[in-house]
Amino acid sequence: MNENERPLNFVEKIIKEDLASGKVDAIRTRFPPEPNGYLHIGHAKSIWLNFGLAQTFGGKCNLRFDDTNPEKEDEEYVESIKADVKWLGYQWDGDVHFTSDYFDQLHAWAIELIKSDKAYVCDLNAEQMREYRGTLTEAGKNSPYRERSVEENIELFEKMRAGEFDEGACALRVKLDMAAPNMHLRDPVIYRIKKASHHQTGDKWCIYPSYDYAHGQGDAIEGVSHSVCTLEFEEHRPLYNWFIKNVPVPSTPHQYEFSRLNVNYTITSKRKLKQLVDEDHVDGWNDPRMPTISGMRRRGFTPKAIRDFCEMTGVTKVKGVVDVSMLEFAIREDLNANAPRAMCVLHPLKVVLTNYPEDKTETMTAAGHPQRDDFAERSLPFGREVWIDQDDFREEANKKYKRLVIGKRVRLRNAYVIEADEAIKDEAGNIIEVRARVIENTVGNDPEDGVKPKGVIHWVAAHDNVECEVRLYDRLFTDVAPDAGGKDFLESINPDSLEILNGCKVEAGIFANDPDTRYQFEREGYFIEDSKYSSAEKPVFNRVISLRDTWGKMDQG
RNA sequence: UGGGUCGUCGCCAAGUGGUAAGGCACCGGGUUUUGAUCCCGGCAUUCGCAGGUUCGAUCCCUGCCGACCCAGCCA
Repeated sequence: MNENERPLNFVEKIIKEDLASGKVDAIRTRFPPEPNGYLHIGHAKSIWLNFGLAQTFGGKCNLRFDDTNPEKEDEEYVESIKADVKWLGYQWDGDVHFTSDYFDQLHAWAIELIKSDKAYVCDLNAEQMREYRGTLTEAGKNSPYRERSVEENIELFEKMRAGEFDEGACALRVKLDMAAPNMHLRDPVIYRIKKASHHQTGDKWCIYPSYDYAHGQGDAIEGVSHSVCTLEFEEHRPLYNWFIKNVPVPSTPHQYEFSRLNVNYTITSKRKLKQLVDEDHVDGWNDPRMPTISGMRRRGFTPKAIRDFCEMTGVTKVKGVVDVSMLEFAIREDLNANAPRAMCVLHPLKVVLTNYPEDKTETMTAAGHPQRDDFAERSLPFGREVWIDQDDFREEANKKYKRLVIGKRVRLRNAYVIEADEAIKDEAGNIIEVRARVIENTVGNDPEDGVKPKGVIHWVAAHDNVECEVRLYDRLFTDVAPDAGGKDFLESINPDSLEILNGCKVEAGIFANDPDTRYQFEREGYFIEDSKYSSAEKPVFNRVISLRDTWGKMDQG
């Protein structure tokens, strides 16, 4: 990605103009999650946008937990969210903020609203309130409690705060317009009674501010200049602005909305993701197939790849669905450039080199990366017996097949060219071993007789390797839009989304590296040790993503 | 059917009154001790539709069509 050449997106243009016109001296953004679940790819986009905007314009970005509904929230989520933001490569300005830090201020402002006759305590229950609100096409009507006196409202609100009413008995509403075409302006509730313990404030409060009342004021208190959120909040903007104008806030933030990120073949509904976890369709929130940030992290996706993907997909108000191939491209692009190479045989087939001395071994050297010399070279033990992949041998094949065939030659990557002589089979007819010969003096050279090998295959020495488990992942859903149009997403769960391979053989040298290292197992894809199951006794690798495979797509004859 | 928002290539996405960037995907070809990477080439006579203004419109005007969001004391 070249940031210098990329055209500015609409939010960046607004900021650039605001800075140029002097409307603001500096910008401050914020990422404001409610701590009620794990973050997913959609949140990654919001994090990238908010923190990225601050970075590119030399501003600051806050992390604020929008914790106005204690019933749905938990400290567990605030911790995981902080970890996810950091992993993505961002650091918030100063301390973490909580909307609950402002409960006292918000409460005081609510009293001011009552005093200026702009808010009232309404005794309508939820059902009645719905009836009075009207519908999309019909105006609502005023609550019978709308004209209570300021004194009475002050007294009632104090009783609400003191816990003298049951949940749902009444609520504080702001006096706007029950006939407004924008439903959000029909006397929205700004404080409701919830006798629940809050993860940050404990039992101090039994009334909690609503999102609409708290969000803009929180932005204003923190000095947020550009409050970026998703499209569904567009209609809340007039309300947001009304509060900024009618409450004595210390600054004037502005809200801008962009289209949330949607990726095909996946779901991001928190409820549905939770269902996958609760019903054991996946191995927890961080299952490598999950679109959660923790899942992508365990899978081996890199923060940079995710950031690049966010940038690639742009910032607009158009509601679209991005193709997963873009995400896959971003991951391959980063890993191809930065992953050290290694060899791992997934489906081992023994090859005995009959003309190679039984007691002889030698050491081959291999580049750590074919295009980079800043990667250390590897030492690969070589001997009379090596493992190759079952897919890389056929007794006979047409010209398109560039691997080992009886009577034909192939190069063992970084080692000799060999020629196959015979396939050894068991009683059932399965090939269990291949007899082949090493062609003299072909390490680093073409065969002297001029008969070049048809291709190059990877291998691991039979006498020196580490046995491991390899987990291959495919997309979790077989349907492009698993939950579109009310479809049951459980019906399109891909039964083959996880394939576990045992007895794989990997070159031993890689275990001297950081266990977080992502490798390219040449000709197979990119892999990383699984943070949950891998151990020294039994290494387990996750395939981050396969290599681009044009061969696999063509007619192989 | 009230209000809001959106409609440029299969998918993202620039763009502007002067004759459609880029990326992904896809298709060719070259290099290659990874069927990877890399390189080169192809891929919208057309910008939701229909009129209008104009020498000229994807960009301005009018009308229409389609999609999405809103009737929580969720965020």
